[in-house]
Amino acid sequence: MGRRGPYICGIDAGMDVVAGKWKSLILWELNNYGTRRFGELRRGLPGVSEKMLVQQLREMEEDGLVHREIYREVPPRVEYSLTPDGTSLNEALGALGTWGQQRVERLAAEGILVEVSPTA
Amino acid sequence: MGRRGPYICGIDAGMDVVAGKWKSLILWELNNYGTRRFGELRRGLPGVSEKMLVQQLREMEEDGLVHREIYREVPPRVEYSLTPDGTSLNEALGALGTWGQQRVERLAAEGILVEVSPTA
DNA sequence: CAGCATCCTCAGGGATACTG
DNA sequence: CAGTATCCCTGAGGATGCTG
Repeated sequence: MGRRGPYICGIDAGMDVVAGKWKSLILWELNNYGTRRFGELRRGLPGVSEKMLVQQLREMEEDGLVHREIYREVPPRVEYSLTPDGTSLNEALGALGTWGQQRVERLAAEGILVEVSPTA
Repeated sequence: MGRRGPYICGIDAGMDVVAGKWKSLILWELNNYGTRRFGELRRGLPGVSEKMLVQQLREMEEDGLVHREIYREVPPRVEYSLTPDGTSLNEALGALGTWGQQRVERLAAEGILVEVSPTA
């Protein structure tokens, strides 16, 4: 979970909550689909391990970014979605996404960037 | 340095470059002061070790975010400043900073947040 | 299906001492 | 002053196997 302070500034506090290899991606994924099941999320995030996905989701839940809805069925179904806080955080990351996108395009044009995994 | 891809989305690419405990703070500091010497930066970032500060600055230089100007004097003087890319990245983080600031204020109001180090 | 438990690796990061 | 150079350690993150 976030360390809950002390923070040096707002960016510090914001970064604290998005840190973690998959959190910004989970935010993005949940925002795109509205609601996703655990397995869908897993397939949408190439390279996550189960453990990491559970862990990051739990932390984001503690931080009030993600809502977890459990359906007591067989087989079990659990659906994840963004809370209002999660949604606003995702919006706050929009500008960073645009910046990153432009950077990727520029680096690709210069042949510096590896767009696709070399082994793929 | 950033891993230079492959990236899943723009946010992924952006986060890649700001990751690292001190980078967003260095961005913020350099943006506020325009230009800072190594020692000033060190004092402005409570808790950084020399090693980490050098390391993060070098990576940011490689990533084209920071400019390093060396003055061959005795004693040595080195001044750091943001490149246009660094400046635009900092701007892109503005919304995240605002989000974080509001979060801090809300958590503080609820008594959840530790604003000041307990030992201080 | 959606986890939990365990074990293990490795790199991010800290502490300390030395130098041009 | 602005760094190198080392050594060390924690913990984030990965791999694998089991369960309600």
